[in-house]
Amino acid sequence: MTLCMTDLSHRKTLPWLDESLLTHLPPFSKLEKREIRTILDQATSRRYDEGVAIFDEGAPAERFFMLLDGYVRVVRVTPTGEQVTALHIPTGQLLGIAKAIGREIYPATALTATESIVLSWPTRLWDTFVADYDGFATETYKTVGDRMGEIQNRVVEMATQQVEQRVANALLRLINQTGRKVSDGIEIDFPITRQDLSELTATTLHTASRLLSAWEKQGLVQSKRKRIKVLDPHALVVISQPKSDL
Amino acid sequence: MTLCMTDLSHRKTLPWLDESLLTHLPPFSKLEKREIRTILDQATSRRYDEGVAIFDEGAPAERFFMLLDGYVRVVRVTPTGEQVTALHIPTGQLLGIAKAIGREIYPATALTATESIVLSWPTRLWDTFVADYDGFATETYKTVGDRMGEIQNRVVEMATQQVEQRVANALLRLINQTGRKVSDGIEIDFPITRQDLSELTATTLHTASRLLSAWEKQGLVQSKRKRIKVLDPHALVVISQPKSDL
DNA sequence: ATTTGAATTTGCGCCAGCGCAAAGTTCTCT
DNA sequence: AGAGAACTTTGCGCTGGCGCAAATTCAAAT
Repeated sequence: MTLCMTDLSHRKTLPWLDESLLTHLPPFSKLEKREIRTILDQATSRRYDEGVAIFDEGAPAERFFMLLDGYVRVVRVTPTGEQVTALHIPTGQLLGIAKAIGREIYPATALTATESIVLSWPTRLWDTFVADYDGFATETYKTVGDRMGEIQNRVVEMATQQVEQRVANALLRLINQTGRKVSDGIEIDFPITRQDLSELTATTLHTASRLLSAWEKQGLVQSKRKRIKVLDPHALVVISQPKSDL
Repeated sequence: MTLCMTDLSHRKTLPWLDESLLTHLPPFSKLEKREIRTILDQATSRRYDEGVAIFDEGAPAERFFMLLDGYVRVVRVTPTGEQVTALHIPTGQLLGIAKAIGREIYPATALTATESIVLSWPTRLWDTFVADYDGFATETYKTVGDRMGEIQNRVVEMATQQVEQRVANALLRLINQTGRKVSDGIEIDFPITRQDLSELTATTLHTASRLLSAWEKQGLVQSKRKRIKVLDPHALVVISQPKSDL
């Protein structure tokens, strides 16, 4: 999860951003080294602590971002203060790309799930990027499409599945997207509380906790505070399936 | 709801598509008459009966569409056969624009909610449209953004609100987007069954029916088979609000 | 006019999962 | 080391709304 760190963490703008930071990330992968240099020279780099907002829902979309390291949760807050997690963004993806969907303000809040390193550019450069850089637009719209698909899946899930299945699905998605193989299973690569999991699956902290406890007793998962490790993904897949019989 | 009809309905390709069909629709509104002529000359026009599929989830996205008249429901079907309605598309919007989100296949099924008139173009023209026509890309991405926002709102609603509130919200959204003022209220401008309403709000046909019956007794709505008329929108707004007290 | 099928209404019982409450555990900070 | 905060677990009762079933109404088709 750590990519090129050391003493970068304490400065707001990092003078020596290496081209290799971006060359392997889809929106930039088709570009010349020279172009990437230009892009990096215009970028601001910044480190965020765990659990802080990169941008807030409703704020003017003055910048757009590339997550170089860490994980981000995109959440929406209801008038009554409840949080709903829309999606998770893994390392290497763009975020805050309101401009890509014709918005002037951010449609949701981005919270770091871990300590994170983020590049950003002023939104006025967006059109330049789209016009000048081969593949940038295409890849960006693909990202938008993927996220839209993911959210739509959430709608379908929430409309048709039981809580137990939704939580199982959420865990499977998390280990697929951000899982880290360890000796005896796959661990979700960032701190996640029962509360977080419940906000992701439209249930309560309590129900999520009960489910995890039950699964732990059955040996499917293993979890500490803020950490969840899946030991038996297949069993979870079975649970996540709507029960045909009975 | 009817815009320029008469004898168009029985032919597959309509020879005399007038430029005025498109001039007032956002994606084309910035264009010269000459450009619109070109666009129309490449288009295929077609009429669809009520309740038929314009395209199917998972099929190759060979064409993209402009809904000239009618209403379309975008639905997804689960492995177990349940339908979930993702959104409604009103007259004057593009649909099937998989290309705009980097997809090669349609991510959902489009069903006509009424008899509809639809223009379509082969997907290979998409890049041409984006490149050549001023404002087309911008407006399209705005549409994508709006739809994404709508779906996200659905997630938040489903995660935080009671069935009663969700159904009230769905009705309010429907009369806002596709309502037709009548003498004593606002009527939803296309046939919609209790089943449809339940698929839109993630509940059952039965619960939706009960709610409508109750509201009808209170004089808030009035409904016949497949038709719903809202008499007292404000009362619905009150219901749609999370109850703060108690 | 009759049939047929789709759409709707309504009653009844039940249970998944929420709300509340309280206690236990693990981290962090001083 | 101790205090406090954050996170987690677990028990218990209750209820919103689903599942099932049956009756009714409405519309289109022959």
